[in-house]
Amino acid sequence: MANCMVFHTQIASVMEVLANAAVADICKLVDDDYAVFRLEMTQSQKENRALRRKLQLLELKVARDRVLASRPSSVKILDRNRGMARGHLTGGHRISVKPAGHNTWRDDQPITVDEGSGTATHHVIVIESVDAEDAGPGIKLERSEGEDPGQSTDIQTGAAGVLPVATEDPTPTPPRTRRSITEVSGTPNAVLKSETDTETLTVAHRLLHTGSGHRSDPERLGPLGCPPAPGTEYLPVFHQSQKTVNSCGNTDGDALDSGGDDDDLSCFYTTEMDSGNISLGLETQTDLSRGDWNQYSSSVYSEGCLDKKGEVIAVDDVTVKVEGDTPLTWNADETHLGEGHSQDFLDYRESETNPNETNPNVSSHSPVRTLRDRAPVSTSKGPSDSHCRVLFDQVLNSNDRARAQGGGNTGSSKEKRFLCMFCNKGFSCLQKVEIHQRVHTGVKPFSCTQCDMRFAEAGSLKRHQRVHTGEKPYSCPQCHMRFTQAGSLKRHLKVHMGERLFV
DNA sequence: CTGGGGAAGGGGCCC
DNA sequence: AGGGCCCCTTCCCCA
Repeated sequence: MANCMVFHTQIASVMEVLANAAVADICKLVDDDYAVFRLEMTQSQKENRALRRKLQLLELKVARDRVLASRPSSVKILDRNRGMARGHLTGGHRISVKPAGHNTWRDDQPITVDEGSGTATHHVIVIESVDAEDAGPGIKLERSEGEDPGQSTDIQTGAAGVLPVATEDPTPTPPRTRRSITEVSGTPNAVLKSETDTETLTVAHRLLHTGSGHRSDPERLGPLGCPPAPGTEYLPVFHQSQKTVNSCGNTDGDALDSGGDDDDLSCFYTTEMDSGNISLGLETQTDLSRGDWNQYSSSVYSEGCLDKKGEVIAVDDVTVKVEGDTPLTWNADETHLGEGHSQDFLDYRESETNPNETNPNVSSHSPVRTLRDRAPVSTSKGPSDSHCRVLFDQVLNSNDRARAQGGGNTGSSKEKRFLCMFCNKGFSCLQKVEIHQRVHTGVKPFSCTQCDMRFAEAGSLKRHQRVHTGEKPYSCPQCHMRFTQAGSLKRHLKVHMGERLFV
């Protein structure tokens, strides 16, 4: 018996030893696999970066090929007499400053600017004029990157240097003069002062950097998707500062007259490093140097986008100018868009369990909620078409009421004096323009902490996070389906109404 | 190809 | 003026 006990004890000890050994082996295998996995991940990330760089190079090459095959592009110049600047920045690779409504401009091709590594500190933009009197129809953009000549994108003008991206008005090109814009250190905003026209021009000068990568890389984001720390690829953006660009023409050509003709037809737009005029830019750099990074995270947060502020064009009778402003602080973590907001979601599941219970957090004017409050319906199966139609009409009527309260004609009550510099769309306040212009600039300052999605508006991020939280506040009263968005519910209601989405 | 849902873009209104 | 919310529209994906 005793032997049996000893035997069992020995077996137990052996089993324990074997188990420990097995665990150790498993741990070792896991560690090895993990190391291999990380190595593979690192390699994949490197490959992604390399491919991204190749893609950028290819894009640049394509753009250059276009140059060779077509006319030189023009930088769109904003001029009071010529209307508001229009243009479109796509992908953060274009700079376009254009006088809308000026037919004498040869074409409206925005210039594609590839910032390369983003370390450019010296840019020269040559503006080519259609005629002697008017501003040049096109702008050649020359760039010399003094700090990093090796990475010069060589956007030299002339037949080979200009990068035409789009042609809005590909009219034949008459002989033209040249104007140049020299950007000493790059700038998100450039104020063009045309002395020949004796008026102040404001051009949101967006020099977009492609950098060595884009923010879509998770590893480039800070923890939890926060903006990267100083010193990342965003940093070069801040080297761009606001400058005044003078149309030298006959008078102020001394600033940079190397690129112009000697006759009066030429006009030089020269950027100047004036500390008094570049409060934004200098402050930006200063703050960056101090490590006040968060303040400017917005400016550099999005792919290919330089600045977020200062593009607003306030229109008055005398001048068209860009109103610069201090950048917003865009930090997704500071938007408090987390689980704490889930309480604000409309949860009709609660309504289903207790239709009479009202949620104080629920917006009282929610059409869907109004629907449920006013017309508690049976949740039984079997859609009632007439009933659904009533519900749907209530939704629509609530919308109509909401609009009626707003005066019907949107914007009529408020003067839309803030114009988007890209599309001339008018807005009633500065903030709206800034948000809207993210459409053109691609700025998406709000990033989801749980995925790589980025949004231009906080509300979009908040809405998106329902994907992660599983919140589906909008419930169909007919079939218990729930939706994350009210629009989805509204669309779904049409199913019960028998309406076909595609007729 | 169609129906339907998920999700984002964008704009307007209200507080 | 700024922020938030609501709404419409659109794209994408899947069955």
